[in-house]
Amino acid sequence: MDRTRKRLPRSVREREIVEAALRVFARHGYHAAVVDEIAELAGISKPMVYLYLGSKERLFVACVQHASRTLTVAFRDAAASGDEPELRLWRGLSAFFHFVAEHRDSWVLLHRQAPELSAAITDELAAARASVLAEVGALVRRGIEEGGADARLGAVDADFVAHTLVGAADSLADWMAGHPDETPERVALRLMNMIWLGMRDVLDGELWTPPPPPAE
Amino acid sequence: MDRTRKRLPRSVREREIVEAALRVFARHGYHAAVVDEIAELAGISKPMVYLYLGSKERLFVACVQHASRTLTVAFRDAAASGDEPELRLWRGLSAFFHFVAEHRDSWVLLHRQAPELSAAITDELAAARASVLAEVGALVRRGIEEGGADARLGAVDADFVAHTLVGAADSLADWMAGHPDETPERVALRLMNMIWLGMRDVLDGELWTPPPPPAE
Amino acid sequence: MDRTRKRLPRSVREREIVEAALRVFARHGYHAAVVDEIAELAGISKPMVYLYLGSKERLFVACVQHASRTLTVAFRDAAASGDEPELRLWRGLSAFFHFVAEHRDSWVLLHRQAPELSAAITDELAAARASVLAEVGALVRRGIEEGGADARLGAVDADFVAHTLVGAADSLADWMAGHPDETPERVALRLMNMIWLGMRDVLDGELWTPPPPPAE
Amino acid sequence: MDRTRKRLPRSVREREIVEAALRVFARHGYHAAVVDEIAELAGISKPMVYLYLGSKERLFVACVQHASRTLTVAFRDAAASGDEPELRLWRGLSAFFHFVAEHRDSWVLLHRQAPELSAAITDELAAARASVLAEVGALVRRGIEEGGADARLGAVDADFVAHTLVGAADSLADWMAGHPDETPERVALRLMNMIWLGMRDVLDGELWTPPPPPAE
DNA sequence: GATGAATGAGCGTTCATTCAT
DNA sequence: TATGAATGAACGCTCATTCAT
Repeated sequence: MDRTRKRLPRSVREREIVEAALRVFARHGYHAAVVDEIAELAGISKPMVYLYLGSKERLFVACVQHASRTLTVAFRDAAASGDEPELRLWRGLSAFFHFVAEHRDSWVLLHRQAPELSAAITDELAAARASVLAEVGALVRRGIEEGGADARLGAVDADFVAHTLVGAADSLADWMAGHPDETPERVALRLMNMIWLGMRDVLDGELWTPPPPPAE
Repeated sequence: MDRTRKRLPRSVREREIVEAALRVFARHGYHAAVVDEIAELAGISKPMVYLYLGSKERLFVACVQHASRTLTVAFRDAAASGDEPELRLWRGLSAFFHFVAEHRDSWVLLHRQAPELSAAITDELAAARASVLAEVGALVRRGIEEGGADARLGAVDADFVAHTLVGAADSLADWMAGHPDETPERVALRLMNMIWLGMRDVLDGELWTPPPPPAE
Repeated sequence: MDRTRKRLPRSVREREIVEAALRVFARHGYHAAVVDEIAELAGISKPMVYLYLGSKERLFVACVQHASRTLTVAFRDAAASGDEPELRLWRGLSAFFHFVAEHRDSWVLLHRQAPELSAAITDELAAARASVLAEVGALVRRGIEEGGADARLGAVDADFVAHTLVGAADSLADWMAGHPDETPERVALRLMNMIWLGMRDVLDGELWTPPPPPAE
Repeated sequence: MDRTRKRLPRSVREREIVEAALRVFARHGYHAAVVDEIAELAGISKPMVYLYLGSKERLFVACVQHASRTLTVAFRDAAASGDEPELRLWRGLSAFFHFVAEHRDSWVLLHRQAPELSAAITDELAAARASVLAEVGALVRRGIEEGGADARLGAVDADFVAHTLVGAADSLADWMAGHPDETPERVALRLMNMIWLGMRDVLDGELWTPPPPPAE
């Protein structure tokens, strides 16, 4: 560790600690993460961590908020420009894949924690995950509405599509790790093609249905 | 616990222990799970757990194998019967949603563990997850091939679709928890309609592409 | 430590732990006492202490209850026999001085703790101290009543005398430490002579009053 | 805290620190007291405490000396005027009860510390307590001598009476807390009546003795 | 003179694991 | 076969104390 950096102002130190913690929590999960390691990675002693963040739990919450904010902002910025919804959704998904590729730790922190953590942590994680789904869902909803398909909203409600997209994107983030030549844009494009076209078909009334079970 | 059951044959005891462990690991995650609780839930004393399974780690591996086998079998059985691929995929997805609804613990055990566990555990989890992806991928591949689209395999390779489907299904399993009126079949159907129809479109050459960036 | 004693039954171990803890708490006070030292003195490892008593605080409470019960019983037994009150009081005080001489730790534990401990501990200590005062007070009250002095009860109410006696006895327990030739009986006798005779005088109406301040 | 007061002369600052420390030590006891709290209560930063007093231990010693001096002076001043001994003793006791009522912290600091502190602290506390006993003892001794009872000094030596008085007074200070209508003077008067009259009786040869145990 | 920033060392507590029966 | 009893090794957290400014 670079122990020559000393006497940093409070706000800087705090950010450094949160960034170090993010890495450690993401790599090991909440329970297996050890505060000593976080301190060492941040280049300070353990009491500093407690002086600044108070407890392991509060430190974790700070990490979740940091990750959630960063991701939401990245997605929203990418999807904000005023084009038609499907272009914006594509931009958002591209931003998402960029994000998970470049800030893998943040995504892992948000989506790969063991269940049954403390209430404070569970609430914070749920809020962060809901925030992502809300962003995606809003974009999808606008796309559906612009498709003029209010009557069939039950068939492809935006929430369902948002879960599908986010889940698929999560899984594809792993897939990307094994395909280093793929760009986030290309992955987003392929995902768009499957989900978006499929959704359009459904909105247009083209439905696949299983054959009725043979009469017995 | 029913402490009157004693002197059970080895295989029965072992299965009971693994089932108890599965619940505890799924609820708390590997690190937060406590062997005492597993022993109590299994109705035996802690040394028995060690006598039968050797260590917490080996016990966890046994749980992963149990869950993986159960899920794979359920999926394969559902998708095995000799109909056309898309019907089999739908049956497989239905079986999957049935499985996650009824054996939530097993699915959680396989997909919600904190990262960076020991090598033995990581390997086992990776194998289990790969196994599910392989099942789905095989089905998708057959569907694509039957669609006679060998030439365009790069555009929608089965592996990509399998990741998309499994990730979406994972996320939708959560979505189902908030929509108790949905049946696994209906969810599987909606997912099929989006992914499958979209994929067919793509195979048929209908591609969505972003507009070229405006010339500057 | 005698590490050859092993596998003791639960109740025996528990008593040994409490006895060891009593010594350590009495010697160092609650905060400065270290659980490791208690464990070592009890001849076991630290986790045993927690397995049996749960926490440092609960361990302390157990010690207080043990000391309080022992002292109360010793005093009550000595003062129980059916003679006249002053004889019983003398016997009780003798028993008290015997107790503090022989179980110095217990007395110190009850009366020399730093203030502002946790509520649980404070309550337990208060109860233990009140218990001693109640024993003494009951004896004094009977003596006063037998003295037939109901009307003047305000002047020498039993509670006041009980506090006086217990406080004096506490202080004299220290004094005894510097006078090893004194027996508990002799100390009790001298204390009786001062307090009891003085009280009788007061009951008999013989009051000392300060002279009025000189007119200015 | 009034942070506008700055650059105080050394002696003033030091007294402020000691007074703050006295309160904190009295409320929590030596071990549970935290230097941060003392600094905050004194309205300065922690390094100042160390600059002025050197260490927690030296700070505590300073508090003990301060409390001891204050109490001794109060007692001596009250008991100094040239009347007969019993009047002076009564005045001294009154002053004592005034003191514990008004400077409760100081009395608690001197008499309610957990045992087995460091040698430096133990010595200082012992000295302070001895100082109080010496004051009381001197007064009692003069009273006894004036009673012309040198021959029977063994029966009621002043040291014994001093311990009795101080212990009783300590205990009665607690009793006063539950009787807010009592004045220090009245409590002192009642204590005088019991101890002093009893002592006079003893000096006059009136002794209570237990009946001989029945011949067996 | 005064302080914000920083840490070494220690304590309460827990848990996977094993021994003696 | 089965278990009550026991522990080594960590980990979260705190506090007296000291630099660097």
